Amino acid sequence: MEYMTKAAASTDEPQWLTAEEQRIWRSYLHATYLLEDHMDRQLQRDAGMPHVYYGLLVKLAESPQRRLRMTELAMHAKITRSRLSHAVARLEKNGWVRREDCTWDKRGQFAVLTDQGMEVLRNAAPGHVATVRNALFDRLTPEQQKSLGEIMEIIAEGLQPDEAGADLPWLR
Amino acid sequence: MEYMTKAAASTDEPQWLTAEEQRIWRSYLHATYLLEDHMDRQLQRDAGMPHVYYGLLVKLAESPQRRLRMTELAMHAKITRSRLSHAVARLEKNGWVRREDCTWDKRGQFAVLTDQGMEVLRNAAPGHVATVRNALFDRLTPEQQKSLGEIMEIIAEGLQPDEAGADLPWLR
DNA sequence: GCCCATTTGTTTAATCTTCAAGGACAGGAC
DNA sequence: GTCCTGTCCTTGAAGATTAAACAAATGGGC
Repeated sequence: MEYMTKAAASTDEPQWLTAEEQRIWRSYLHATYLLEDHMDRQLQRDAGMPHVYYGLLVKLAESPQRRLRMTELAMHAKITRSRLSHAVARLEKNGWVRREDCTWDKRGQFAVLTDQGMEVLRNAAPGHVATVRNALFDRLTPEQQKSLGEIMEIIAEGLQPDEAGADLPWLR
Repeated sequence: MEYMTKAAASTDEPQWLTAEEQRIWRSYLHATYLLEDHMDRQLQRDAGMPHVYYGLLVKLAESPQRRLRMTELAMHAKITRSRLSHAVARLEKNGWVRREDCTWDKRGQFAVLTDQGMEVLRNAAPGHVATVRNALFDRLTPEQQKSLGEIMEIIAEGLQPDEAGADLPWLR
């Protein structure tokens, strides 16, 4: 099977990927998979949590009072509230995050980074940064770094929040 | 907390990320997350399986006799044998893949793409390609596409198979 | 006050991934 | 042949993610 390529496009055939596009796409899949895996393993080993969970602690650490409403945290981290609920349950069990009721909205909950969580973050951060450097920035020229940033912003822009119009091409 | 940035590096501080590097890294995380999520949803909706499983079917479809030894398939798809075992079990239950014993190595198993699996692939491919186009190639200039390919190859190269020397910088 | 749609966050079950362990066979040393 | 080590693949349990359903509270319209 030719997967996504096509020698010549005939009438209303899907627009397959060229050989070059396919090469790029596979490189993309391969690299992003390896890198995410690499980060996950590093953090699992050095901090005892997956990359996404680490990201949650970072968001909390950057917030005033080291606290954020669940929904806000979910939005910042771009994950669903459901996933966040599970994640915070786990982080709470580890003593790295604490929940607090919201005074003025009785439905609300704050996720609060504990001192212990802060400590874990402090210990893990250097290794994490070093890993990012090693795997990414040290290998790219300044131009490539710049280009990577631009490209990633374009991609993200096209897939934004609710993907409104993503499959409504006439609205684009 | 400043996460990964640092105004000025003092003695043997970890080499934090500059504001610009941090911006790029976050764009990368955001974009790759959104895109993978986007592909997963598209395939789950249109083909009833996650992106990784789809990739397995593709690898099989591209192989002679539409079959591959488990270990080979795992290596091609860059996943662990364990993960592959579970995945094939699921695909087998769906009737898209069949297992066959290896004649000359009684430990061995082939994963074989069934006609039904081939059919699923055939039906899903156009939508999948269109999604990739929409989300990625249609938004990038030819130069950006080229650059993306180069960058991704560099990243993958640095994280190759066993990552030998990944945290042994003196061997690099 | 009373409704009702919406928001907030959790819960359940199903699915997927990872990790550690293990069974079966292969291939070479002896 | 026996023993040993390594390879091939599976298994089971624990962790993580998703989707759908849900209770509680809010906030507006009336």
